[in-house]
Amino acid sequence: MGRAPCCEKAHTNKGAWTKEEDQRLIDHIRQQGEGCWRSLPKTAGLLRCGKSCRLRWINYLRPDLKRGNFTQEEDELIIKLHSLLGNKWSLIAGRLPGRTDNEIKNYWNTHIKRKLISRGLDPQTHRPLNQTTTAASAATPASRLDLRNRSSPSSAVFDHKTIKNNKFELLKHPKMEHEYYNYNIESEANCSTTTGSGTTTEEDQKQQNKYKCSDLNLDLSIGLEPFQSEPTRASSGNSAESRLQRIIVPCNSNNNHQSFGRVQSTAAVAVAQAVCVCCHVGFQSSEACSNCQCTNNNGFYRFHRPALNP
DNA sequence: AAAATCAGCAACCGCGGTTCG
DNA sequence: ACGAACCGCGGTTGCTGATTT
Repeated sequence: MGRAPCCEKAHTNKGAWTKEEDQRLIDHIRQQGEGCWRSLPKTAGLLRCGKSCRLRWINYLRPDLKRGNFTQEEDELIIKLHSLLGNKWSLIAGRLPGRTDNEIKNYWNTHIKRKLISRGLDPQTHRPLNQTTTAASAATPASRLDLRNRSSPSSAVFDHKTIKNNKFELLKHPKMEHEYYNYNIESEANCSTTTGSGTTTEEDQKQQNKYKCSDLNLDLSIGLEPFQSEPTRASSGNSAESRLQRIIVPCNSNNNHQSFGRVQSTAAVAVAQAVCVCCHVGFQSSEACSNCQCTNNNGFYRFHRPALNP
């Protein structure tokens, strides 16, 4: 009963891929297309399991991957999407054409986490660290807050190389036992990261508000009118994903319908009514948003649907 | 110059939901 | 209807090159 196994585990290679294996995989997918990872290794003549082939293709060999450094705008987009979606890397990747979930996850763990900590923000909650050390971090295992135990405690918070290259200033927080670096983001648009001195609850609240990006409506339940009147498939749930799909679709209209995997169909349905993600989070002037046809109406960007199949 | 440490990232592992026989 | 395998995802590990001591 049941299916036959996809491959003989005993005769599959593991570890790093060789150039020959890569080429075989590329050639096979060029000829046959993606799909049916179960049978792919056999037909492509690879001694790998289908799962490994899929991973290699998606994360490394796909021709539409960018494979360059992340731009400042991508950084901020990832941060903002993470604040909305949490560790839903595939969803975040779906909104960053050319980037994979694995790549974004790695980048988050190695760069952005540290950047947020340097700004005095908790990477998981996106709230000021001094507000989350009691509640949030108590619920979050230390290993998830960072950092691999091979890292020294100092590097977990302060990367001196980064500090030198960027604009940090050494500060002493009245509530923190140790000094910390404040990341000066004068050169960065949109987000205020004043770190602070609040001591009372009310002041903490005010302080917290300073961390919120002024142009980002984090409360996605505050819908734009069209969504209330014309529910789509994507709007049926109340998950972060469905809420996001209700409002945000990727920009770069030329390849929208090809690049966004699972959410493609719902995004396509919603696209007529949605605001492009770049405009929604404040990058409407960015290069990534060059094809955008959104218009600004009293601060709300409205998406104009391009032809999906020109 | 050598050893130790760190940073980055590709690849693996395990889980949950889905599909297939 | 059932159970095994597939698929996709998030978390983790281990290798390698760079940097520091």
